[in-house]
Amino acid sequence: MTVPTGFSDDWDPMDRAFDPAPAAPKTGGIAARAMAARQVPDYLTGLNPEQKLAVETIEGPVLVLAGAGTGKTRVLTTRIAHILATGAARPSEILAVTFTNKAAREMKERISGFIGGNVEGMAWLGTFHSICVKILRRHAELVGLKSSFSILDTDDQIRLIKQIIQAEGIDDKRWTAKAFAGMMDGWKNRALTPDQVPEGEARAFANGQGRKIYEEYQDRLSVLNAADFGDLLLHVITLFKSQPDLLKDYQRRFRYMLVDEYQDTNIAQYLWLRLLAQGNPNVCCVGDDDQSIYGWRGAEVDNILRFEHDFKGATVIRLERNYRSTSHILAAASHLISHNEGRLGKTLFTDFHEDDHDLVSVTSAWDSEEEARSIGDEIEALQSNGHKLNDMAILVRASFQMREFEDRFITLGLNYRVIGGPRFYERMEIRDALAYFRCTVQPADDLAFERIVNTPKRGLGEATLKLVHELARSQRIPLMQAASQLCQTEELKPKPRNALKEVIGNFERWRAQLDSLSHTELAEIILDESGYTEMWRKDRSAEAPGRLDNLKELIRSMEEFESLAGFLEHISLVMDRDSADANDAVSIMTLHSAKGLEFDTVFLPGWEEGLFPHQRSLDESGRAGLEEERRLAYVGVTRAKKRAKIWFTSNRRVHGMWQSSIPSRFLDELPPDHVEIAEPSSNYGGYGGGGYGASRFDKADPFQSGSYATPGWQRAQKARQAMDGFSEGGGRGYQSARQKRQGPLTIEGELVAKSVSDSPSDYSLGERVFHIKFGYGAIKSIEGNKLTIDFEKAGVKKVIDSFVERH
DNA sequence: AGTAGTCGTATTTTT
DNA sequence: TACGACTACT
Repeated sequence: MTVPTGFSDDWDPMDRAFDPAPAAPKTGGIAARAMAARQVPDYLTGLNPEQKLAVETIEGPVLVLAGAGTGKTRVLTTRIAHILATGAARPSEILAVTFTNKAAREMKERISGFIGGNVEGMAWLGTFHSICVKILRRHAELVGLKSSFSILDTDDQIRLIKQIIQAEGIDDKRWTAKAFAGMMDGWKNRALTPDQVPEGEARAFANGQGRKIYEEYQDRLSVLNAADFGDLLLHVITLFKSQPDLLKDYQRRFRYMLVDEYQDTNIAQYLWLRLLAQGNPNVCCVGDDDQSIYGWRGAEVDNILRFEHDFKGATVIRLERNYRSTSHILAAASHLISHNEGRLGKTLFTDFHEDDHDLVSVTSAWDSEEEARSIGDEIEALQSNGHKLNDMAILVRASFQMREFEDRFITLGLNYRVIGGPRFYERMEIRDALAYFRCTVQPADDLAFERIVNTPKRGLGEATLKLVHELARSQRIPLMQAASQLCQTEELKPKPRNALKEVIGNFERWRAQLDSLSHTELAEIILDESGYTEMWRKDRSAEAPGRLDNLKELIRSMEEFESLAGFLEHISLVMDRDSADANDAVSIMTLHSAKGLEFDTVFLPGWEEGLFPHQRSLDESGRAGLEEERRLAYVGVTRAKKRAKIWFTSNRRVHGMWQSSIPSRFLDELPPDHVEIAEPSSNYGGYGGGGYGASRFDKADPFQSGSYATPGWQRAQKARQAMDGFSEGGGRGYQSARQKRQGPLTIEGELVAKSVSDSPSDYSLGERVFHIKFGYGAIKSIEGNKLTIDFEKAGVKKVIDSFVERH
């Protein structure tokens, strides 16, 4: 194999080691077996005609529209097996992209079933982000990073933005870092670099400072040698666009490309794919426009709707045979989703018809407590009929709904598990520990450094950190380095200085041990010597023991990695904790996290206007929002294999206030023939607003009149008008905020300008200078940027030049 | 430096 | 209502 230009010889060492040579298949290999058989290879048996077509059409662009439960993953994995078996490509020449690590993992497992465990050869099977990191590590310099760059999580990101907003003298209450992060996320999802952000949008933040903040943020990232999640894709796109030769190499390399959940791709991901697909057209995208539920985080349903247009000569294959649900469930789901416009259109069908299949049920409850009680009752009833709790799930629209169920199930002693709660890596102690590791591996990781300098408490308060920050800023060096310089002088009081010295010394020592000790040993040493474990051991709070356990768990989970750096990379990309619970338990989760799963019985509570469809979705995105909510409903219903049970309440507590609620419009969009109105299990349901009327669910349904005469819509319009008025007059508020901070900022600006131009120190011996703390003095000696000064009042001190002014 | 009290806000979530 | 974040006080 020829090594493509631009790649060093470390380019995929896996190639030779793991790829079966296509020309001479090994005995027992799948290709060999397939060839020997000279008939339909066994991996193709059991596929329906459409699935088979989707597997075998490997040349040219293919769009597989795979409805819920139509064997999507099977097609995807079999297709890969087919490409390998026919010798069309080697494992390392296939690019297979998923959205979640879970999906990637599942795919790997299933493929290993086909190709006998050698999935390691599938070097390019992974999430968009992990594949981008892989590419980026190789060519980091070309986008201004070092290959050791670290990946920021949302928390770091927000902290960084906040610093920038504050440094700009912008009111960080009015313009929150979180809001900006969301905005910037939107830009990155659309692959917009700071200069490409549309003027109007850039102006929408902090009265025209949006672009500037974005620019500064990116500058800071490159100084920090870090990238956020959006950058991973964005940098690779920049790379591909600016390095045609490099792009060609990748185009040549990826002979077959597969994308899972195509309806969830954003514009950046689409562009990324397009660049690669320019080289060869063997792109296969699998998805379902009806299951697009991530529009709010940048997914473009348009990508899938436009596929045929974007990839000329595309074959479109529809998978409509459903292997999951009963005909009633499918009919209900299909009828519901048919109310959406702008679909590619699929009609699911099944051969699964039996007389005793349950209809989709709709039940009313007085309030959420009764809802939880009656669902609990049903679960217990099913359980006593021999149904497993594992086969049941409660899917809610918003996570606050979960609590009511948890409360009820605790009272009943019913086992449950909540899917998608706070994740392992998000816990404070894990993040702290990781920050220690990050600082060891990457001394320039300022955000990590900041996080733990004073954790556990070392008496390094605001004042000390401010000095470190000032120095780091003026010299454009990492905090760690600034701190180290500061320690060599007498800028700091002895106590903080010694504390700081110790921290830095620790990190230096640990760094030196990186190669000599195993990374797990070192990790333990770090947590011990830093006093971090000690801190939790002394902590008498209820959570402390659990936190120590988590830390142990963290160390244990490091074992399967080769190095600390490798582990950190994994952790920043792979954020899921897969705690496979062996116990029988009902799952409680949001509709969003239910996508891709299936259960015999699915409970769908909270089908009320305002909650589902969610008011905010309607307010913010109007029609498109409503359609996405409807798709969410579709996803919910299609998770059910045998029983789908919908609930709505007449009263619900919203922000602590009781509000009467109206049944969801989605209920009226279900086909009456497949739905039964079930009696609530307890006897005081149906009182008040819960009665059934003309629209089967509610007589006084204002939503039936005009589609957007809804209260929410009107509220949305008012809000928008208010916004418009505000942003026009908002300039004044901004001005005053800016003026207020002008003073200190200018001083800072002078300081920065001075120290940069003066570096290395151009003070001369004997010069008279002023220090803000020590007063006037004369320079006695100079080493680099460190000055020894004889102060008139404070005596002889060693200080850094940027802290003094000429006098 | 730690705590109490106040204020504001309040979907969906992966990487 | 309820929680988290930030302030101000001790």
